[in-house]
Amino acid sequence: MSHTAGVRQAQKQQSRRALLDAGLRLLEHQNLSGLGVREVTREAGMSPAGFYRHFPGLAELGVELVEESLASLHGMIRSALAQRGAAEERIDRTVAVIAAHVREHQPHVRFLTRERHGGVRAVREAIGGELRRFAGEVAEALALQPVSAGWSPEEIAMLAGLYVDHMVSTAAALLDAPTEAERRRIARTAQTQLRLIGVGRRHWRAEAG
Amino acid sequence: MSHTAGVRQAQKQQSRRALLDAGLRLLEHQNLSGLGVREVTREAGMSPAGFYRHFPGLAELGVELVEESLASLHGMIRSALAQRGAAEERIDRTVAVIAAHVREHQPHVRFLTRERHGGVRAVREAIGGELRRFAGEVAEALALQPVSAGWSPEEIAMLAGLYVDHMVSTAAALLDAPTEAERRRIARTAQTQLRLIGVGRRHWRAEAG
DNA sequence: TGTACATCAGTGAACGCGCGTTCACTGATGTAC
DNA sequence: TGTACATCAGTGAACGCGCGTTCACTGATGTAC
Repeated sequence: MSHTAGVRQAQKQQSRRALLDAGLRLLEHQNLSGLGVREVTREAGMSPAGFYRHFPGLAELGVELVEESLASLHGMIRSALAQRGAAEERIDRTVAVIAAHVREHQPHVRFLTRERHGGVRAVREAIGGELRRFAGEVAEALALQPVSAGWSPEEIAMLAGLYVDHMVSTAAALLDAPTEAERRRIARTAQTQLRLIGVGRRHWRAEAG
Repeated sequence: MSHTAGVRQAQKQQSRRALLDAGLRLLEHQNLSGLGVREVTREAGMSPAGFYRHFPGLAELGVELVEESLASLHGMIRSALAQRGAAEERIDRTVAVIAAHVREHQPHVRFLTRERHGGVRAVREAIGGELRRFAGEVAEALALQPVSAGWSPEEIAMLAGLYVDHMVSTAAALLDAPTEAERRRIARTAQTQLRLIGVGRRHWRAEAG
């Protein structure tokens, strides 16, 4: 009964984690399609054959990394959307949340931007599909805001898409930035861009269809 | 004297072209970092050793493809900026120009989006640097427009960045789109997004700093 | 124009190497009694 | 609690393979006279 019996299972889980972490580390400087089984096991301190006790192949390890990366991203988006307060503050805090996420989950975020348009179809589609789902969530949140009164679902969706694309671009730019000063500059620019979009939002109904 | 003497040279040029085209074709479905010399020469119908008569290695072939891709992109951006007329028309024609470019230079555009954040540093930096130069050109063009009166250089730059990022996102989305109907939907969305940004632009000076 | 020599793009064979994957194994962990 | 057997995560050796790169070569193109 004593289901503390999980010693073996816990050790296996630990090795699996080591493989995932090794992969993530290697993927900071190369593409998934260029990764090798021997390379990953070497980095994880395991014999090559051991890999197959955990994954059928590298594609599956990649897909698992996508799921991890998107789960943490999802949390970030939800916390950004949950904000209350004036538009200005929400913008500043949203950009801060993005910057913090990029800082704290750098390997995951790098993996996502690198494989977003990369050569492994399963991974590419997983990322693209999930980003579309995120846009859907953003749209739902936007629809609830007073400033969206009178907007059609299509208009809400195009705005959500603009926000998600902007977030992706900003995250990628932050990753590429060589210095802290540069990252601050990017964050400030992103805030201003969001403000401009906000101005457009507030005058949209008065000007468009 | 007869400098028609370029038969040999012309043949060499043709082989070089064949290698570049083979590479571009293979890169539609994989990353540069996963490409092989033998793979490219096989696709180009040449013996493996022949490759080295043209390039020291695959990275150099990659860099050459970046230059080609960016040259054609540059032409597109200039023609988009050169437009005159009402804002609405300019937006529609800009999106049409982007869509046409993606259609006609699909392999080049795919290569750029795939390697924009890919694992080969030289290529990544070449693309990033050139996109920044493009943003500079866009900024220059924006500064000349009446609606930019009173904007600081930083504000112009952030708007140019927003436009370039939006163009990149739109091009990538068009590439991923499976059907013509989907591409039309993406183009329409992009137009609406540009309109929203345009509304923000026109009210910016009245609301911001 | 014709001839004799030089150049050099492309070839085919060869090399050593690291790869992915399989296999029978071992020894720690789990289980039944 | 102790014992005897079962499980299975991880190992190390082995395999065949395609890779990148080199080399001496060949034959078409170029050049000098």
